[in-house]
Amino acid sequence: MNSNLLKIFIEVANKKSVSKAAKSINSAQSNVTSRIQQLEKSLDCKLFHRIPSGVILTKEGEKLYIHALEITKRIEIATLDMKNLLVEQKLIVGSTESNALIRIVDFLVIIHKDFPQIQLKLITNTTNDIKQLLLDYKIDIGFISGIPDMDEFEVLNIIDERLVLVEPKQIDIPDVYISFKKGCAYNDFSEKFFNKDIDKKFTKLEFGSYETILGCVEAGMGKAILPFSIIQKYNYESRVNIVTLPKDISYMPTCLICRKDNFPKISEYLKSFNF
Amino acid sequence: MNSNLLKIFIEVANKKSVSKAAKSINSAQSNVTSRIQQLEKSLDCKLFHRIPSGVILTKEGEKLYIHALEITKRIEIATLDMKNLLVEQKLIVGSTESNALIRIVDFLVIIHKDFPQIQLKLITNTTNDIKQLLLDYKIDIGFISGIPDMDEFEVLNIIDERLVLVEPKQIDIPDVYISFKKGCAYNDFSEKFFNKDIDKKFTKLEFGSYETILGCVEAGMGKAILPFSIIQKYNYESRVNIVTLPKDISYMPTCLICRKDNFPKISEYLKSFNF
DNA sequence: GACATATTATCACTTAAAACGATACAATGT
DNA sequence: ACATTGTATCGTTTTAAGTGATAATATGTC
Repeated sequence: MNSNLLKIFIEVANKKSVSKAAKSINSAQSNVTSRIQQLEKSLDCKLFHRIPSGVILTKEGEKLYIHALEITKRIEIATLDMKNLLVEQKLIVGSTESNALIRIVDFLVIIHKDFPQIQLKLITNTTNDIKQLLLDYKIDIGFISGIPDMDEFEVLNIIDERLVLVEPKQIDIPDVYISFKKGCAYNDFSEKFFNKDIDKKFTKLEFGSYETILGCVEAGMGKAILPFSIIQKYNYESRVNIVTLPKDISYMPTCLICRKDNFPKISEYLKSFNF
Repeated sequence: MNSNLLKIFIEVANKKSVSKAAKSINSAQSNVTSRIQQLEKSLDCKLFHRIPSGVILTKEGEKLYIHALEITKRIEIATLDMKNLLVEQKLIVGSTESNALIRIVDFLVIIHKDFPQIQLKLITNTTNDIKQLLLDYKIDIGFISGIPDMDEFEVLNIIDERLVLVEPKQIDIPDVYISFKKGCAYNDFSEKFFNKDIDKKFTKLEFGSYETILGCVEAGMGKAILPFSIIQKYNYESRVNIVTLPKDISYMPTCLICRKDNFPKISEYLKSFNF
């Protein structure tokens, strides 16, 4: 086992596809297949289940994935450290409110541990405003909801996230939906979702915090659409009814992005960050 | 930079010699030279000072060495973990008293952190007895003073250590030397050292703890020969006079060894342990 | 059911990297 | 002066990584 093989392995695991990974690292598909087989042989275990639409990590693959991220991360840190690229750097991070609530603290703590030299700053805002701040070079990296549409951005990391419909446990549910303040990507989604039936008219309520929304749903005020991790975060899994939505409409990943012409020095590190 | 290069780099740094490292990893000297040059070029810095007797790490080399040990260690842990070699393992560690005092706690703590599955046991004894316990398969690995002479042993790690002569700060020093209890490698050395002059007859005192010995030297009872790290450990550097001895006689490394036919599963990990 | 389009696996082949062996050159100790 | 021990260099060999075409298989679409 060596770190080059691990890098390829990580890319395949991230893309859930040998051919997509091959493209992304500018290599032939056959070569990536060979490297994965080499890794599997040397570790004497299967790392991926092969399915028609690609590959998915086995239980043992998941185990290696954790190790592999840690190892490649440290190689990246070492390289940057040796090239003295870590001194006196500033990193301004933008984030949506929901992401800030769920995982920004862990993220910042680990970055600070790995790069004590880097000065960190955090700005929270809506997805659209985060994008604008990136375009204006006001922030270096940003967490947004959904895949970015503009060509100026590069996706450094994707965090899978599923939206679910949250309902009170009672039987009579009023025709009310509750959503986060305007500009939030989940708000746009809720609006479309609840207005798709012309027959039924929903009343809309807006609140400024996810915990309030969940509390109101529990109290029977109405329904809401939220990322599943928010419900986990506030321990509402057993206090409300959770309705899973079709995969094609509910998949709303959080992306860590930057401008293509303004890569942070630790971009490779961010690519291998394990959220 | 990749982990294969780092492994070669570590071996060169440890052996302080390109040719010795090449031998130890069964490679041609020219190849090791090339790999080091490759690493230096890719990081854009000199990693070693070339001196006639070998090489020594530059300041930047020292920096990389820390990173490199961490990275190779984690690759080793990952490999063992993937091969499921870590479950339910016992590791019985033997150590000299002096080593136990100085560095065994840190050693055991880090091992436990990296391998929480492994059950650890510690036995302290003299160098000769540690060797015998290894031969009898009573312990798995052992810290001993000096390079082992027998062919049954494999050296996993060497910790450089220098013996120094410790004297009271007063002017009239009695012809007395103080040493640790019998069987200790430093005791044997002290005996030879203080009896090399036939004219002068030294009185010998034996104590059971290094701190007592240092206290007695400070109080002016006599001289002693001890490893420098013990003096550092107990903060006696400014309380006694320290006389450095010729390199050829004072070099007394601590070796971490095991039986060649009883390698612990984490032997590769131990080889890259940074004491 | 036929067909286009995904996917991974396998093959012979090419290219690039690593390793080798001989040799040069410098310093040190006898 | 000379053997010894060290690293660096150079041309060659060997090994590993990567390529490109093709096969095999599943999944939708017409």
